[in-house]
Amino acid sequence: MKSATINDVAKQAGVSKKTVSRVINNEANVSDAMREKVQKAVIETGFKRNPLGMALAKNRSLFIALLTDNPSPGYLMKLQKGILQGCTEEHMGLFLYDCSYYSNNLLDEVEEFIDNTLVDGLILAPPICDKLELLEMLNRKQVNYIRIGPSYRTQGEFVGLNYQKASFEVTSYLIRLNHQQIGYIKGHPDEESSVIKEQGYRNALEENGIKIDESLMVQGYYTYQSGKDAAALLLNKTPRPTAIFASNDEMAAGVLYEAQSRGIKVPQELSISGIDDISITTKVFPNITTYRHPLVNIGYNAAMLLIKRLKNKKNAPPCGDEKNNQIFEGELVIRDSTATIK
Amino acid sequence: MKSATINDVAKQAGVSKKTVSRVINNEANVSDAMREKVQKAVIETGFKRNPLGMALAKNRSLFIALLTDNPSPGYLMKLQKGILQGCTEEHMGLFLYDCSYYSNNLLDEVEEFIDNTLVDGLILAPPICDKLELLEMLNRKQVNYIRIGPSYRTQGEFVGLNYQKASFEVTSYLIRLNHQQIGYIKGHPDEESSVIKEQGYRNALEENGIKIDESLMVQGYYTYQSGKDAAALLLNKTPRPTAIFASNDEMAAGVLYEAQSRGIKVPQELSISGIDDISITTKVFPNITTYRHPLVNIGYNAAMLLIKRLKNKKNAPPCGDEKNNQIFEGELVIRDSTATIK
DNA sequence: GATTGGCTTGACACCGGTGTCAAATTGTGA
DNA sequence: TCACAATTTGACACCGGTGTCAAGCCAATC
Repeated sequence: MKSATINDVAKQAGVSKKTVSRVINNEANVSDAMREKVQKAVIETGFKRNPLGMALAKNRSLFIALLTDNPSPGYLMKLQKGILQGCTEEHMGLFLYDCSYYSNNLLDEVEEFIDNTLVDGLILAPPICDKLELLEMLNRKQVNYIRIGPSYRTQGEFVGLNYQKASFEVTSYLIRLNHQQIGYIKGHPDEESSVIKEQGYRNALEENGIKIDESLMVQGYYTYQSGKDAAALLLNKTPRPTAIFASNDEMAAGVLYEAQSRGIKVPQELSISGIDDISITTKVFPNITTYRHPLVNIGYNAAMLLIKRLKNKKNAPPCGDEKNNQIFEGELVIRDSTATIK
Repeated sequence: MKSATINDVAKQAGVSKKTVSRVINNEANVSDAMREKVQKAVIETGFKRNPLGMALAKNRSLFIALLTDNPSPGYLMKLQKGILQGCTEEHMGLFLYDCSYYSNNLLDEVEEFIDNTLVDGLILAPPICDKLELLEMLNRKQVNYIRIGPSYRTQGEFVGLNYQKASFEVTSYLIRLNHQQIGYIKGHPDEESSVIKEQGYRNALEENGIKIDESLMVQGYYTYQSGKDAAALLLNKTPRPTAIFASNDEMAAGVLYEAQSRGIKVPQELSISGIDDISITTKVFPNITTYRHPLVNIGYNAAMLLIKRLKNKKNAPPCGDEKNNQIFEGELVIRDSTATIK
């Protein structure tokens, strides 16, 4: 029950293997008559190209993989969904690999993964996408990659959200609701996104003439628990901030929990907002105001960019042109966790 | 910068390719002296077997894939994590493929995916794992598979939780808290797990001498929204049930939201429990009582079972022995969404 | 000493494609 | 009509491994 090979097609059409190869690869310099004859034979035999044979001959597998470091599950699910969509559309398989930013031998692990699967393209999710040594290793191994999320400190292409605008808009919105004491929970210190988002928060305050109170800015790590802990610090302050802006939704959910466990009414006594618009924001009560992060779309575009590059350029340089960077816009999503004060 | 091939090793050791092949595959009938000599050469050259070459020669890629139909994100994340763990341990790549149970040409899509990746093993998550036509296609294509979640109606091995015990224990616990009117939200009618779980609920009521009230049993579909909708039906009843048992956590979260949006206090006025112990249960307020579903472990074991089978048996029969089924036990996890009544 | 058999090793074809280069065919201009 | 170039096609080696089978070697048996 094996499927037809290129030899079967060649026999059926009465031509050489190579000619069949030319036709199925849409190469130039094939006569129309020949092309037609071969295409007919392809259909008759039900031929499907064996990707392994091709990979071996061309020394390019065309397989790609998503490298994650287990950020917020909601974030990952959205991203993964978009990437899968792109891969399916392009008839490509997607490998998954979960690693740890802080693993001692991250590089060896990833290198082994690449050797085991022979992927020749990677999509790097944050925070792994900012790990310089990793990027260098990929360059050395000639493995193409695209990164998710804006990243200017290190080289390589990225596809991501305009974070500065995101946090600027959320902060501005809270200010429009008359909040003056807006607690802010920072992102992971190792991720470049944290710096960018913080800048947006600062800019919005400044632009509205609100003095920046550093004690209202608390370190978080993009996790639920860190959001909860940070909220505890902020809610212990007197006077208590009237709003808390967590720099991602995962932390915002933690803030909501902490507030509710203290009997603080949301949004009557405390407004809460996040960034990302992951699924949990519409599953908790009240639904959380946030900023839409088009992660599905971002994942899709990242996958497409990578795949197209692999398919077109024979030996595409591992690191792309910065002009290929794609920065997406989102928009404020107002829900029930924010309200005007007084 | 290409890595050494088997030819390089052979040259270095002064032996034939085939002998090197024998050593790296740990075949019998190789003299100790020869084995040592080759192993030395392997180390010296830094040789790593090219999986593509092997796959082509043996006509088995050893790649596996996880086929999902996008159930609850929390469920999927846990499962995926365990599977990835197993794959990494066994130095295998994991392909991901997301499909839709109700797609008109599901079979064609999956078949194309298999042809594009040449996976020779699949892990099927529910509900896709109960789709008979799919299983038949996989048998025909000689693709091995393991299913997640108990499934007795269709053939093939599975690894899963003892659902009947799970729902029996949850129901019994609610009864111990003095609840008599326990609303039940069923699982998706197309999934076998729904039947099994429902039986556990019924058994617990009967065993405790509580008459089964069919109007307390509402259809759900394992999604958040369906849980919310079902809760709305149940909470409109008079007298209102004092507890609602949703047959998965995703729906339980929906129930919690619906109750809170009506101002019903949980757990004082309504107890809520689910099954699965996915991450959302500890992110909402109050944390949801549930039954631990060892999905990480289940995923890990499923991956191991599949990989071992692929590695050992050359032409393992696509469908395994029922004796290979692995049924796991979980345990009740009591949190804050349940309380004793009156 | 010749025969038998087990164990170890290597030559060679093959898996399913692609790259190279030369041969065959067609087209062009003088 | 012929020389020459451009286009189309095929023969063959090769990518990196594995399977088959025969040959070489040695000890045990008759």
